[in-house]
Amino acid sequence: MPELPEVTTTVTGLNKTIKGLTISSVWTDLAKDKPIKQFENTIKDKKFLIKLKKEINGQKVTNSERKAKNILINLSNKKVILIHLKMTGHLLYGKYIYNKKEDRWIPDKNEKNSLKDPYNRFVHVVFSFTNGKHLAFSDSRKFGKVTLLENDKHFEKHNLNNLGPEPLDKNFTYTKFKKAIPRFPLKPIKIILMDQSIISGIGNIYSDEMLHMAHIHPESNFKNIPEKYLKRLYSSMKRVLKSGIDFGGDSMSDYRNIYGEKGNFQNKHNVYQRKNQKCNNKNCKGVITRKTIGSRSSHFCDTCQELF
DNA sequence: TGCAGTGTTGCTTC
DNA sequence: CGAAGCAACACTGC
Repeated sequence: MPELPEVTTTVTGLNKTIKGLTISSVWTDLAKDKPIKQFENTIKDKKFLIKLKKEINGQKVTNSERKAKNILINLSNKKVILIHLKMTGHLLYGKYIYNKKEDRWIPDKNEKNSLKDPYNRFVHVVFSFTNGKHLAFSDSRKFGKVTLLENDKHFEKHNLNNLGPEPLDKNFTYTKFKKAIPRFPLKPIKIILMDQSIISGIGNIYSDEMLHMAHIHPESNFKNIPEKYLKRLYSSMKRVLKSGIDFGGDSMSDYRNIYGEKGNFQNKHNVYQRKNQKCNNKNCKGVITRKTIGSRSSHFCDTCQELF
């Protein structure tokens, strides 16, 4: 479930593992001669793959960072590998061995790392380093994006210039939070929270959880939400996201950190995927409802989350 | 067995 | 311009 806390966890892992390493090559089984338009100039494009190899082979990783749900791996030649995990992507660090016959990478049995990770069978991109280790990108649904940023145009193209403020940034005050929203006063608050151009990094799980903590119904209109509740939403947003990071991300579905390990936030859910279960809010006797809002599944307590 | 449901985003259509 | 809906893909679980 790569949302802000999961991507943060992965990036922290990258800075502990591949920082300072030199890239020796990159492999993929996704590159096509004629990719659909959306995937041109990404790793799903054979022409791009040739160029990518030229640009990154021999380069050193200086560091990695997160922007919204994007992973940016900065290289010594000032170019940047951009990775988006989308629904089911993982980055796994370890030692892999190439099986030429099957044209796929398999974890080295002698390494303790991600051997038990069931997602190893979905490895579609492998970066090799000169120290003999690898960074594997596994992605069962193949929605993920791997590409290269070379100039401002590329930042624009991959939507990195159109991102809202980072919710955990110390400069993101309550005043700024309030100001960021009113462009779309009639949209349900849940949809607003997940809009990357308004606030960065929030997705389906954490938006459900923060609205529950703030006692706000996900279909509430922003302009009708009283100040008191909006303030509560602001602090719930920070609390829930920080908690997600503290618990190492959410592995209710298939998120794994860079060592192939699960996070624990799925055990802290109060609403997400808790349909028909009892509400955990103090003094509330309600039951969790599931409803599709803006074509996303939404979970909330009808009893204690107020609709404004 | 079959089909509904799944974290994200970007493109097309209206 | 914005909103809505679906496509990209493949698996899990009921």
